[in-house]
Amino acid sequence: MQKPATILSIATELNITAATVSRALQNHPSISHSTKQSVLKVANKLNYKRNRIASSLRSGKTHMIGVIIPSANTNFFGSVVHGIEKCANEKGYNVLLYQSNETHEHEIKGIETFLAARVDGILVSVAKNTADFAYYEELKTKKIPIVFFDRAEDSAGISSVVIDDYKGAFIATEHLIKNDYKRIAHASGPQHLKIFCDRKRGYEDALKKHDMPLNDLFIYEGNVSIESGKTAIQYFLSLNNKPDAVFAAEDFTALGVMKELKAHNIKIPEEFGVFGFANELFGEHITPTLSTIDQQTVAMGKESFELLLQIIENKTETPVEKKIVLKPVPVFRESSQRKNIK
Amino acid sequence: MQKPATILSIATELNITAATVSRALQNHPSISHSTKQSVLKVANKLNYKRNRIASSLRSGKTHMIGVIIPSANTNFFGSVVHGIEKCANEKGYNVLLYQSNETHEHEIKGIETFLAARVDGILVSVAKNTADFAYYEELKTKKIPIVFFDRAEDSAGISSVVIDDYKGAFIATEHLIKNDYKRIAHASGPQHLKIFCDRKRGYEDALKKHDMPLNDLFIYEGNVSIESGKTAIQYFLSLNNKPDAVFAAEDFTALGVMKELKAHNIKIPEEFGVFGFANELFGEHITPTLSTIDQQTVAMGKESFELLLQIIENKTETPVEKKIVLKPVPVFRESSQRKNIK
DNA sequence: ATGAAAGCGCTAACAA
DNA sequence: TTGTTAGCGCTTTCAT
Repeated sequence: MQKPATILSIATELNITAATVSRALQNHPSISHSTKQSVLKVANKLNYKRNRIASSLRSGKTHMIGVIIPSANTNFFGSVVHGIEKCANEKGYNVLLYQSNETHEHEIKGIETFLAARVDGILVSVAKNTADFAYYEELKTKKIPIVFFDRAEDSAGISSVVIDDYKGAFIATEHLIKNDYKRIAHASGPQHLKIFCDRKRGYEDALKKHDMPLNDLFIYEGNVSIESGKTAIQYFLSLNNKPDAVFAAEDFTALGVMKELKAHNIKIPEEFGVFGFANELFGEHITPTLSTIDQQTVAMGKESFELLLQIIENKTETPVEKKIVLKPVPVFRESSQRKNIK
Repeated sequence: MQKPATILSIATELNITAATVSRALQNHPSISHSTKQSVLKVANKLNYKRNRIASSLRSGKTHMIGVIIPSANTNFFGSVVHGIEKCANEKGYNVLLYQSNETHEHEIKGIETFLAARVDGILVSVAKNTADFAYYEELKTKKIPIVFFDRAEDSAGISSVVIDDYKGAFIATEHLIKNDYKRIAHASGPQHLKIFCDRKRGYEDALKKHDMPLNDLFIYEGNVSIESGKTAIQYFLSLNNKPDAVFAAEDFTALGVMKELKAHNIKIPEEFGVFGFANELFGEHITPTLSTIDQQTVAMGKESFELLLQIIENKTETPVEKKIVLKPVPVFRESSQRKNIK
C-alpha cells in the first residue's frame, strides 16, 4: 500500500508549492480560480485527505470536543449525545465520549483525558455524586471552553444548557393536584445538584399556589434509582398520614415507586398517582404508562454544542457566560390520571 | 495565561536536550535513573502534559479508536460502549463515537470521519440497512484495523466479536417448547444480516430437534422495531392456524408483539408465550416481564477492543482474522413461563 | 497570485 | 548515557 497523498504530492504534480496548495484547499481569496481548480482535481485524483493531526499541531485546533455523560444506559443521555453528534458533525467536529459512571473521580479523569487529547472544548453533565465544584472553577480560570448540560451548577460560573426544571416540576405537581390527589409527596434527588433543588422548589411552589400544606415528611431524598424509588414508597407508607401521590424527581425513581406500589397491591392511578421526569423509553411501555416530563433531548444536545462552539470561537474575547433554558414538555399518561376526573 | 510546558521547557531548565527528556518520559532503558528522576520532577513542577497531537504526528499513532453504533438509544449499545471505553481508557486509548442511525450511508460517513481523524482502528456494529459489504472489503484491502461487534458479517473477511446467536435462539425456542407451547412462530429481522439468519436457524433447529413441524407461514421478517413486532402479530393472528408463541429476534420486536397481544386481550404467558433477545432494560419492568437472551454487553465491549488492539499492534504482520463468540445467557422471566408447567 | 521559509512539539536514527 | 539533527504534514507570515 502506498503512502497517502500529502499536500506536497499535489504540489509537485502541479509544479507549485505546498503553500499554494494549502491555500487553494482552504479556498483562500488570493488564489486564482484556475489553480484552485487544478489543485482540487489532482487532490481528488490522488484521493487526498487532509491530515488533521498535522493541521491540528499547526493550528492548535483539533476540531474535537469531549462529552462527559454519567452513563450511556439511559435513553436521555443517548439521545442528547445524538443531538450533540449530529450538530457537531455538521460543523466538522468529532465527538469524544466518556462515561463518568456517576462518580466525580471518573469525571475528572475523563476531563483530564480530553485535555490530554487536546480537545477544543468539553461538554459535561455532572455526576450524581459531584458535590464539590472546585475542579470546575479551576478549569474556568484556565479558560478551557466548557459547557454544562442538563445537570448544571451555577456556582462554578460556567455556561449551561438545561431545561426549566422548576417549571417542569411545577407542571407535574399541578397536574397531580388537578387530578384530585390530596396528599402529594416528592421523591427527590441529591440536593447538592441544582437540578434536583429546582425540581423540589417547583413541587413546593405548586402546592403553595393551590393552598395545599407543605409537609417535610412528604419529601424523601433519594439517589435517583429504581432502588431509591422503592425505598421512598416504603418510607411514605410507614407514615401515619400516608400520601396518595408521588412526584418523582426522575423516571427511574418513579419506576421504583410504581414497582413497590404494585408489590403492596396499591392501584395506580386510582389509589395512588405517580409522575416522573425525563421521558425515558420504558415509560410508555410499562403498565400503567408513566406520566413524565420530556427534556427536549435532541434540542438540548444541539444547543449545548452550539453554545460550546461560540465559546471556542470567542476564546480571545472576554468569556461569555450564558444560560440556555429549554422548555419542559409534559407527557401526560396513565399513571397520573384518574379516569373519573376530566 | 502562560503557555503550557513543552518538552523543551523541561530540557532548558535542566540543561539537557529535548531528546533526553523525551526518552526519560518514555522510560527509555538507556537513560540514567537520576536524569529520569529530575525530568519527572521538573515535568511535575511545570505541570507538563505531553502533547498528543505532536506525538501522533511524529509516531503515526493517535491512540484513538472510533466506534460506530447504530443508535445510542438502546441499553445494549450503551452498555457495550461502556465496556469498550473502560478497557480502552485503561490502555491509554480514547474513544470517538458515531451513531449511524441504522443507515449504511451514515455508517460510511462515520468511518470516513474517523479516518480523517486518523484513528488507530475502528469498531463497527453494522446498521440494519447495510446489505452491501463492498465498502468493508475495500477497507480490508487498505489494511485499516477494524473489528465488527454484535452485528457482523463473514463475507467481508473482517474479525468480529459476537455472541452465539444461533445458540441463543435455540435455547429460547427450546424453552418455549418445554413450556408446552405447540405452535411457535418467529418474528425475525432483516435476513441480509447474519445475526438474524443465525437466530432464525437456531429457532428452526430447535423445532426440528423436538420433531415439531417447520412452517414458513410462521416466520415473519420484520425490521427489528416495536412497530414490526405489532405488525408481526397482526399477521400471525390473521392466519387460520394461529401460533401460540413467538420467539422475537430482538427485545423491541418482542415489546411490539406484547403490546399488540394485549391490544387483542390475549393473555401472556397463559395463552401466548413471548421470548425476546438482547436483555434490554425495559424487559424486567414491563408486565409481564420479558424472557430474553443476555448478550454479555460489557464482555463484548472488552473483547472487541482487545481484539482491535491486537490487530493494531500486529499491523505489519500478516493480518489475522479472528472470530470471538461469546456465550448467550438466557434470562427466563414471566412472558414465556406458564405457571402450571414446571 | 504565488513562493520561500519557519515552526507547531515531539520522536528516532545516528553520532559521540 | 546523552546530544545532534532531521522531519512528521500542515499553516502562515513575509517577501516577491
